[in-house]
Amino acid sequence: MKRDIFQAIADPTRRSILVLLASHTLTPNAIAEQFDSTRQAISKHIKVLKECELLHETKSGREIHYQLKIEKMKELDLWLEQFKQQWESRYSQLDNVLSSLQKKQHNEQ
Amino acid sequence: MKRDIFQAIADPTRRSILVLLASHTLTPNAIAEQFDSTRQAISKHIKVLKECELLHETKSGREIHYQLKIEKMKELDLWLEQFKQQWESRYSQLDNVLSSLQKKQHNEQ
DNA sequence: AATATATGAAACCAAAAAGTTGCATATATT
DNA sequence: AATATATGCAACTTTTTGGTTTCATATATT
Repeated sequence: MKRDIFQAIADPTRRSILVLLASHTLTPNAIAEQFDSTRQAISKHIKVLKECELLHETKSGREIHYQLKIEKMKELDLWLEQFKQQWESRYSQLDNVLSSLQKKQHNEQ
Repeated sequence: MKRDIFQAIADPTRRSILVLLASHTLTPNAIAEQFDSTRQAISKHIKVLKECELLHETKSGREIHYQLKIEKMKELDLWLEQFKQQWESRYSQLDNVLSSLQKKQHNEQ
């Protein structure tokens, strides 16, 4: 399976799970209680998140405590970096000028 | 269709298209040439990106020039913000201490 | 020991996604 | 005018996804 972090966050339920786990460690059941779907459905989502190495698990008897691996979330940020140049800096303004020139050019044909 | 930006970037081909368009405006054909799949397959990916408002199009005769809407990419960054606190600051270190204490506690049971 | 609880795994299903082929249309080129 | 090119749309297929139900297993509780 070619599961990656981009795949993982594509699903809204999984995004919510990540947000939940950002603040506290939770067991699968505790996570499932937060949603309408069945425990098993949530269990599958957790499995996906684990496959992507987004979760760290700590076993304690029959319970499992999941914790968000925050470092893994950094990968997303890393990917975003390549676009940030364009929105953060003056390059952005230059781009706008260039693209509106281009637009003008096209409209005039 | 409940298409959003998270869905959009889940597909590797679409991520590549976004990266391509980050540097220059391209026509559908020019984009398709960069990939192995058919023009129609790429056309569908472009459609998804358009639905998510990630692309700006400029028509010029029979050609269409697509451009990345960089502002839309910011939405991703905005979502990531809620996790950044944890990885950037000293909170992160505090969390590590807390979670290793918790781990220890569990292991000792 | 018997029962309850936390969890995962497998089998199955419906819906969605990704890709292909073929066709239609508008705009260039000759 | 005839032909070539750029593009989108529709129908169809295969694969993937998200969900459900059922069952197995390990650990608590009584």
